[in-house]
Amino acid sequence: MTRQRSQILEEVRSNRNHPTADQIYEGVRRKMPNISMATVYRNLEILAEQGLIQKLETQGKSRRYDYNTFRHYHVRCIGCDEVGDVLFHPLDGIESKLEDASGYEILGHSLEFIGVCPRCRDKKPTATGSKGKNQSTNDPTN
Amino acid sequence: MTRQRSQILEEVRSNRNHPTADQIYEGVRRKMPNISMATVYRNLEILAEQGLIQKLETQGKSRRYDYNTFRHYHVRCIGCDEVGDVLFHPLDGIESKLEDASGYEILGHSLEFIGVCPRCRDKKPTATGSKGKNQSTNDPTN
DNA sequence: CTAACTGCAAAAGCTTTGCTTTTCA
DNA sequence: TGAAAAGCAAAGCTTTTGCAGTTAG
Repeated sequence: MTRQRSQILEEVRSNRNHPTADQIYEGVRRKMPNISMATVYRNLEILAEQGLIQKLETQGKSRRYDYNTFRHYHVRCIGCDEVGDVLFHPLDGIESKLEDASGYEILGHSLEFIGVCPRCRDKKPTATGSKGKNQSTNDPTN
Repeated sequence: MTRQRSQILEEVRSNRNHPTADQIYEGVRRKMPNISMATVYRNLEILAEQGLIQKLETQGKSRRYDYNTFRHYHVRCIGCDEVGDVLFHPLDGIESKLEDASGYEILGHSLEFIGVCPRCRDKKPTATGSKGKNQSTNDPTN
């Protein structure tokens, strides 16, 4: 456990917003200005393997990491791509309920909710009902 | 509707394997050797906007496209990343059943199953039960 | 002392964009 | 003829990798 690795772990644990590798990098860089992105990626991988953090496979462009290693679901904002937690008990056993149209052996599932975060809801009054491709407003600080 | 666009549409409709942009590109290239990747991407976007095909946001590295525009779920092979259909009636209304831990306005969900496709199952006898990170065998033709 | 790890830079994938030329209604 | 689209090349972003120097047990 090197200084870098424990700083990275600390950063993930203190950032409760499901940070991306880049956000973690920026956070750690405030304390270790010379750390490199490669070190961040490599350590996130190792920490996830060790079960100290959770690697999230969400649908945004960037992977995200979670201090919370319990199985739970997330909601992603279509406006700013931020990710939040939802309280919903895992759909255990759902795999056995489906008919297999393809011959696959089903091992598990991943469920992600889509929504609008509080900040983005305040920006765009009733985002619902538009027809354009309105998912590109990526900066909630506008 | 240019020649290119209709060839791309035709390719998606004839390839029932949820092809990636690259696979579509290769398919169309057999008939139009000069078509470019940019044209493929731009047209897939347009065709999806028009509702003629469906853009799938799966978790693999590449986006996929589906001739079937009805809402349905998919299963992705952890071995080769191929995507198949599963027969499972959509979880409509699931959004209202969850407690919101984050203040998000929930709009929808996306559900993806993880599994092993028939070809990969034949390659690795009982893939279940291993402890390593065994997801990297990406070529089912080995 | 040896194995693991860091930092840097470069590369790898996938997707998008700028620009000029071509096509089509 | 004018708007939309094609083709090419380059750039953008995220993530991974090779390598030489450094660190830690």
